[in-house]
Amino acid sequence: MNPTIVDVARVAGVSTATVSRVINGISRVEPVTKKRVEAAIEKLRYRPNILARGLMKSRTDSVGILVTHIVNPYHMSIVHALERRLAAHGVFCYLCNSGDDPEQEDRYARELIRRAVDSLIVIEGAHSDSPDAVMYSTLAGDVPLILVNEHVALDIRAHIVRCEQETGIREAFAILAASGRRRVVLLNGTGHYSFDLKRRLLSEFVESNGLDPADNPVITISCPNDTESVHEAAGIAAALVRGPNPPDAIFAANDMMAAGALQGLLETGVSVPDDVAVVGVDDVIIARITRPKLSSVSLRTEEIGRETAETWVRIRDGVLTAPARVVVHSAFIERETT
Amino acid sequence: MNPTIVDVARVAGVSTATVSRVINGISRVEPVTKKRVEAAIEKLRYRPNILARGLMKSRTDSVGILVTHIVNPYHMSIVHALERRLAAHGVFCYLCNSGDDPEQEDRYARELIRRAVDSLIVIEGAHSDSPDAVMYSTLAGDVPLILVNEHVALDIRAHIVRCEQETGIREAFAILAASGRRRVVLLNGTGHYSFDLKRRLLSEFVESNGLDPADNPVITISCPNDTESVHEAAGIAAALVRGPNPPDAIFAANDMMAAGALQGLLETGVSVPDDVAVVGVDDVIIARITRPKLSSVSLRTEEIGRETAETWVRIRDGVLTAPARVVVHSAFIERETT
DNA sequence: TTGAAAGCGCTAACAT
DNA sequence: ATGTTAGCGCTTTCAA
Repeated sequence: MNPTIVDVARVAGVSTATVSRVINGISRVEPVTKKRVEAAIEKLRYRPNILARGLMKSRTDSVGILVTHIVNPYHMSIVHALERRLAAHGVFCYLCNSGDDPEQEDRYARELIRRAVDSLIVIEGAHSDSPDAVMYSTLAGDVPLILVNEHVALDIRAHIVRCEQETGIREAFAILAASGRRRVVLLNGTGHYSFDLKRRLLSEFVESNGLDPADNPVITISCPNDTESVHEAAGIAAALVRGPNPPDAIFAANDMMAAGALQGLLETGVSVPDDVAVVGVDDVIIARITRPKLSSVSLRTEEIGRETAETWVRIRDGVLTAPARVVVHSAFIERETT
Repeated sequence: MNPTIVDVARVAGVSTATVSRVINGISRVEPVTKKRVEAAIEKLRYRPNILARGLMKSRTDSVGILVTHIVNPYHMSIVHALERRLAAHGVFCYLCNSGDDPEQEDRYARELIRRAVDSLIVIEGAHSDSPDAVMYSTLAGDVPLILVNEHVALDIRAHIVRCEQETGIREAFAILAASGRRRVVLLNGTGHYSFDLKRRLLSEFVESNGLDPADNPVITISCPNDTESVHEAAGIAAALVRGPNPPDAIFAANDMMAAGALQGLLETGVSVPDDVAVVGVDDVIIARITRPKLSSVSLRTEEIGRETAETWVRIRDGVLTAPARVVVHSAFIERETT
C-alpha cells in the first residue's frame, strides 16, 4: 500500500493539516517543522493521491484533448504543438481519440469531465458540423471548452480557435489561374464544412475566370481521410487524364489524395506540373516526400497549437470576458507541382 | 453544482446505498425501487463522480498509454490498433506523450499512476535502452506494466510485447543479395537498440556474401525521426551516387529516410531499382506514397496492437502466472524499389 | 504556527 | 431487499 498523508504526519510527528500545508505551500509553517515534514515525505516516498485531492478541490491541473483521428498527421501536428506549450505550464494532457464517431466523442468528452479535467479541448470534433452543436453547448456549461477548427454557430459559449482555409485556397486557385489552367478537377470528400468550402471556392474560380463548369467537375471520394484514398485518387487521376476531357490541374482536398493523384498522373506518363498541376491541402509531411514535391495549402498547425495554448492561459487567468474567437490564416505553399 | 448520489437518493426516496447498488448492478434490488432510482438519475442527469469512486475502489477502468512520439505514424498506428480493442472492453484510454524525454516519461508515468490508471502501457519508451531499466522495474511494482517494443533485460517484472526486426531485415537483405547487390549503404540512426541491430545485420550480410566492408558503409543521421531527415537522406543519397564508389542499394533504418534517399537518387537521374535499390523499415503510409513505392520491413502495428490488448485482458483476468513475453514477427514487404 | 475535526462523493460491510 | 454507517486520502475551516 502506498503511504498516505497520515503516515507522513505520524513519521514527522505533526498533524495531517500541517503536512497538507507543506505540500501545497499554503500559509506559513515553521521552517523546522517544514524540514521534518519534507524529510518524512522523502523517507516514505510519499506522493499525494490525486483522486482524493481532486475530490476536495475539484481541480486536477489537467486538460483533456479530444481528437477525431489519431493517425491523421495534420491533427497530431496540432496536438504536438499544443501539448508542448501546455506541458510547459505544468499541465497534464490527456489525449483521447474519438475515431470520428460522434457518439464516442460524446462519451469520451463526458468521461473526461467526470474525471475532472479542468478544461476540454476538442480538435475538429465529429460534431463540428451539426448546426446547433447542442452537445458542445451543454459541454461548455460543465467545463471551459476550446473548439479547434470547428465551424459551429458563433453564439455558442465555447471558445473557438480555427484556421480559415479561404485565404490559402484562393491563393492556390490564383496561381493555377496565372499559369493558365482552365480545367481544374476537385478531388473532394463529403460531409464536412471544409469540403463544402472547397466546392464553393472552385465555383468562384470558375466564374471569375469565365470558365466552363463542365470542365471543372468535383469528384467525391468516399473516405478521404483513409489511406485507401491514395489508391482511389491515383486511379481517378489516371482515368481522367486518359479520358475525353483531360484536366490541366487537380486540386485535392487533402495531401493524401493529392499524393495519390500525383502517382496516378505520373504513371500514365503525363508531366507534372507541365501538363497537369497538382495542389493539396494540409501541408503535412507527405507533401515533402512525393516527387515532385507537392504544392499545398498550409493550415498552420504550429500557430493553431500556439493560439490554443494561449487561449487556455487566458481562460485560466480569467482575463477573458467573452468567448474567444481566434482565427489563424492559411497560406499556399508553392513547391513543385504547380 | 453537479448532483450527487445523495440528491438522487433523496429524489428517489431511498438510501445512497441503494442508489449505489442500482448504479453498479450489484446485489438484488426490487424492480420497483430500481425504476424509481433510475428515474431520479435520469431526472437529475446524475453522473457518478469518478474521483470519489476511484478513491473507494482504487480502480478506474482506465489505462494509461505512454508514447514517445505523437507525430510518429508508426507509433500512432500501434496506438490506433490497441485503443480500438481496449475501448471495446469499455476501458478508458489516456494517451500521453513523453516527447522522447526520459525525465518527462518518468513524470508522466508516475502522474498516470497517481491518477489511478489500472495499468500502464509504454510504447517504445525513452528508457527502453537503459540496461537495467530500473525505472520500469519500480513502475511495475505499482501497477501492471506492459512494455511495447522495448528491449530491456528479460528478468524485469513488466510484461513485454515486441516485434522482432531480424526476420524482416534478413529477408530484405536476402532479396538484395538475390538481385546481386554488393554495395549496400546503411542510413542509420544512433542511440537505440534497433539501430545497433541494423548495423549488426548489415555486417552479417557483408560477411555471409563475402563482400567488402568498405563498399557497405554505415552513415549515421542525427535526427532520424525528424522530418528533416528526409532532406538529409536525399542529400546523402545524391552525394553517394555521384561519388567514387556508388552503392547499388540503400537500406534506410526507417521509411522517412528511405523516402528521402529515394528522392535524392531520382533527382540525380539514377534508376530505381535498376541502378540502385532502396529499402525502408516501418512500412508506414509513406511507403505507399512515394513513386516507385517503397519496399519496406513491416513491423506489424496491427498485430502488436492486438497482442498488447490481449495481454491486457489476460492481466485483468488474472490468468497470467508469469510476466508475458510476446514476440510478433516482422516481414519484408516488397514493392517497387527492390 | 499548529491541531482537531468536518467533510468532498462514493462504496461496502454490517444491520435490520 | 434496504438502510446505517464507517471510511477511502485529502483539504480546509475553526480553535487553540
